[in-house]
Amino acid sequence: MIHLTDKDTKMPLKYDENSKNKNFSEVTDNDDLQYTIASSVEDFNFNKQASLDDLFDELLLSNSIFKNKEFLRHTYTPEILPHRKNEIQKLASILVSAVKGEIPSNIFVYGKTGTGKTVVVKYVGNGLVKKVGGKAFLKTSPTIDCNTGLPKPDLSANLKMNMPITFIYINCEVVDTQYRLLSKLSEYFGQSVPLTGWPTDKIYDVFSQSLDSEKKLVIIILDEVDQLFKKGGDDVLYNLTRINSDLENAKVSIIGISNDLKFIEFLDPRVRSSLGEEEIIFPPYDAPQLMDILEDRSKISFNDSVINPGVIPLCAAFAAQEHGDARRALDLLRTAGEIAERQNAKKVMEPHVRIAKDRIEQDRVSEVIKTLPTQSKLILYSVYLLEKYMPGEIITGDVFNIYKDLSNILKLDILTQRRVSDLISELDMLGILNAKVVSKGRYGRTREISLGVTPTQIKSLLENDFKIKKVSSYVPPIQHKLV
DNA sequence: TGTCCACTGGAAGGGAGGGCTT
DNA sequence: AAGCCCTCCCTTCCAGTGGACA
Repeated sequence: MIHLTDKDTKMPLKYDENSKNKNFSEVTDNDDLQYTIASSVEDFNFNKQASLDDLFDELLLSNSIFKNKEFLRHTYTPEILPHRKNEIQKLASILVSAVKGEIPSNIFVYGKTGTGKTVVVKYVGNGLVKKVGGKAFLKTSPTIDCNTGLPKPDLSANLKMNMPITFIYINCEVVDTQYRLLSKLSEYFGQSVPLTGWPTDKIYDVFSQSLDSEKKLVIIILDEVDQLFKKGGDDVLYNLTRINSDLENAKVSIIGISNDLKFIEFLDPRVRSSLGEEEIIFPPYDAPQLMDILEDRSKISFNDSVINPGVIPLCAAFAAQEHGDARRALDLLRTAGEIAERQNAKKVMEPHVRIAKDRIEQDRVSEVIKTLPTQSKLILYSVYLLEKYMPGEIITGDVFNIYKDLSNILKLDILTQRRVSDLISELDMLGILNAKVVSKGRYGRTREISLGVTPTQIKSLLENDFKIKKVSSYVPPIQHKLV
């Protein structure tokens, strides 16, 4: 019998090599614990592997928690979307005009992250294409039969009508300029357009000609459409919403999806009235609704009776705190399952969910910090140094002074204070810094800045960067503090 | 009540880099 | 090769901000 403590849950576990099921189990008062050989399940598992081959065998044969993890990913479109009946009906009632051969109104879809906007639009889009015939460039996973685990056959070819529909899904977080959008759209109609180099009006001509080559209805879904506006203004939206007047055969309808309701207020009034001909608002899910969603998905993703009763309510409660984000709830449940599986646990328990919550947040933060450009890292490191050596209020001017020193030491170009101010705003938006604009009367208007993550995390992540490492012994001089 | 401070944030534009056309 | 275009990152300029202080 071997005794150890799980590193994450701090639970005492035992391992009996002579038992049939070579699994870890909780310690009881009757257990006679003779040895303590490892500090964690991972350490133990690693130490006792005779070879990599054995390791894979062990992992494959281990008692699996999951039936099919893929059903817990947000890219999966389920057959039934719980608590979105009204939104589906409203969207379908607008798009039904396409079945009659008419052009559907442009639609603006608004809702917070993880409220099911994208999945509902893709779901209705797929349904419409199946009904009318046409193509769907929606990048969804194929509908999978829950019993067989195989993709369901696509019956759309059987229902062709006069005006075929092409559904195109574009994520404007990636395709965020007029040029990129038009070049991406042209690609869908078989035109190859260089990544850069052409004048925009030329791409527009190529796109509209390829689009108009045959009679069809094209429904373009612009997800995160606010990103397109932020970068390229409303020119591209204006052109797209007016394109029908340039077309003879094809017709275009736009569905704009955004989680920023205010963005539409900044649009040109003509674009606003055109894009928002119809509006659908997706309310956030509450905790019971999230529980229903998780229950449905867990039935097809996990093996029977592997989820402790408190796990799903806890995932739902955590996600409900974050404006009812179903994506977050699914991520939590999947990660909790993965942690349980890695620990060779027989069940997913509440502590696994809590660990999953911390791990997801830590992973997000470390990924963001690691990929920051050097200048932003230096600004972040300046805030860290100020918090460490000069506790008290930190304002933009303080950060700029330390940043200049660090840049000088590293022989890097020094950005202007204006630019540094923008980078501080970006770090604030990422949640790495907290920056609040405050007025200090005759002492001016500035930002009060603090770290948004723990100093330990900042230190360990930034001091791993070979450039930042060179200034890790720097101590800010007292005169760099303005207040 | 007017002045002042230390910025913020919008706008315009420079210039480097990458790519296309002629 | 020259000219043109787009994108990105950055600078420069400047009006605006709002609370403390004289």
